Amino acid sequence: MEKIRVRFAPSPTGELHIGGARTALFNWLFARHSGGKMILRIDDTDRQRSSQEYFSSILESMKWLGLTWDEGPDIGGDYGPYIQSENLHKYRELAEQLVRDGKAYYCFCTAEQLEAEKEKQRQKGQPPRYSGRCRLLSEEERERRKLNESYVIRFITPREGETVVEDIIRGRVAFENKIFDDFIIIKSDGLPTYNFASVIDDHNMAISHVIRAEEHLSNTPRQIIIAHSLGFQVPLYAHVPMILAPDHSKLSKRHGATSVQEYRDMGILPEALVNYLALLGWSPGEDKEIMDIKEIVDLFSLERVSKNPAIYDIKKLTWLNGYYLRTLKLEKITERALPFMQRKFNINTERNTAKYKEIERIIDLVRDRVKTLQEMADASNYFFEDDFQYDEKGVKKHFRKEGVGEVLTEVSHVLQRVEPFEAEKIRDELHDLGRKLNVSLSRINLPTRLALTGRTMGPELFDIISLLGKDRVINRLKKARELFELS
RNA sequence: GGCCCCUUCGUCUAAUCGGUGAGGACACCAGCCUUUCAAGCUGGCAGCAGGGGUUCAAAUCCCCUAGGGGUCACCA
Repeated sequence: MEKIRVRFAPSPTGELHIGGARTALFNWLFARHSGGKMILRIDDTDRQRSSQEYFSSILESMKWLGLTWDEGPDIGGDYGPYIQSENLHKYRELAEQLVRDGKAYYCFCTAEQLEAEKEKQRQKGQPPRYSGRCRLLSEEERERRKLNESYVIRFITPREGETVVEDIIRGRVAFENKIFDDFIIIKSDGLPTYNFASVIDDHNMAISHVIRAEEHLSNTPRQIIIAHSLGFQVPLYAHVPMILAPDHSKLSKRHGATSVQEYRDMGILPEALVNYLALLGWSPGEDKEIMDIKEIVDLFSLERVSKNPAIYDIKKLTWLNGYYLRTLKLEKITERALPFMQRKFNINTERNTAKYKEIERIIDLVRDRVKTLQEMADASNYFFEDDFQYDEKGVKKHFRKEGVGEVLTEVSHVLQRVEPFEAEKIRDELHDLGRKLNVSLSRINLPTRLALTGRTMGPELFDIISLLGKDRVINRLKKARELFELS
C-alpha cells in the first residue's frame, strides 16, 4: 500500500473557523491513526484577500488545538513549496503545456461580456455557462491579442461521458460531463484557480487522501478531469459533512463565535473543542463521548464519519468544557486560567510564588461551578478585590432580617479566635455557634457569605473564609454591618 | 433553475449480514444529596420526514414525494 499522506490546505483569507478546524482535525486524526503524514499547505491564490496576519493566526490556532503537521510552510519538507504563491511558475508551465496539447485555450472575453452572456442565458432559463467562443480563435488572432489584452486560460471540458468520484464516505458519485463549461484555470492576474492549483499540488505532494468539506464535492469532477488530462493519478476522496448553524444555514458571523481564536478568548479549552469537534460528524460506535485526543486517534476511521450535516450546538461544547475544567490537572487549568485572571484583576504572578499558590487554590474552589475560563475569572472577583457589589436580592433576603447584625457579630467573634484558620476548624466553630444561638446553619452561612463575597452562591463557605484570611474576613463582616446598618 | 449530497428524540449520534421495549450524550423537567450554587446520582420528557413497494419480518433494501444543504466565480 502506498504511503498515506493527507493535507489541510486553508486559504489565509480569514481566521481558522470551526468548520476548517474540524476538517483539519479529521485529516490529522486520519494521518495519526494510520501512521501517515499530515501536510499543511497554504492556498493563497486569492491575491486580494490573502494576508500575512491570517496566515499566522491560522497556524497559531492549529498549534493551540494540538494539530501538528509533518511538512508545512514554516518547517519545510521534501515536497515544497508549501505556499501556492511560491509555486506560480509551475502552474503557469502546466497550463501552457495544456494549451500546446490543445486541452486549454486563451480567452479574451471581458467580465462585461461574460456577464451579459450569463444574463441572457438566465432570461432564457438556461444554466449560465461559458459559450466557448474563444476556443475558436485563430492562432494568429490569439497571438496578436495576447500582446495587449488581458486574458485567462480556460480548460476544455469533455462534452460526453461521465466523471465518477469514488468517495470513501459517500460511495460512488457520478457527474455527466456535459454539465461542465470551459472553466478558468489561470486567472487574468496570472494566478491559478483553486481547481487547477490544488490538483497540481496534491499530485506533487503525493497526497493519497483528500479529506475536505462537502462543499467541494461538486468541484471534484473538474479536478479529476484536470488530473486525467495531466496524466496524474487521482487521490482517494473523503468529503466530510458540513457544519451548520442552529438555523440550518451556513455558519457565519451572525451566529456568534465562529473562529477558533474566539473560542480561545472565551475561555474554551483546546481539549474540549477537539473532543466536541470530533463528535461532530463522527462517533466511535460505542456509547462514548468524552475522549482525550489519544483515544480519538485510536478509534478514528473515515468509514465512521456520517454523511449528514451537523448542527453546531454550543451548549454541548460548553458542557464538555466544564467537564474538562474540573477534571484536568489543577496545574494545567491554572496555567490556562492565568491570562484571564491577569487581564481581569491586573495581577502579576509568577510561578512558585505564594500568590501563584493562592490562585491555584482559588481556581480549585471555583472551577467546579463554571463552564469557561472567563467565567472562572468572573466568579473569583471577591478574592482579588474588596470593593464588590452586593447581590440585591440577597440583601433583601438575608440582611433584612431580625437579628442578622447580631449573628454577624457573633461570627466575627468566633472567627477571631479560630486558630489555625482552616476550613475544617472554621466549620466546626460555626456549627457550634449555630447550636449555641439555636439557629440553623443557613441562618449563619447565608448572610456571612453575602457579607464576604457579595453573592448568595459560590464555593464552600468555610473554604472561602479560610482562603480569604482572618483580617479580610473580619473587615468585610464589619463593613457589611456598617454599610447596611445591621443590628 | 440544472446538477450533486443528505434526512433516527429540540441538538450530536448508536443500532455488525433486515428480527432491538429504537440505545447513549447535551438541553429541559423532577427527586436525592446539601450551609448556598454547582457537581454527582436516580428517574422523566422526546425520534425512525411522508407515501408506496420487496419480505414471514424494514429505521435498515428499492421507488416516488417533500424538506434541508452544497455547487454551477478571474473565492477557496
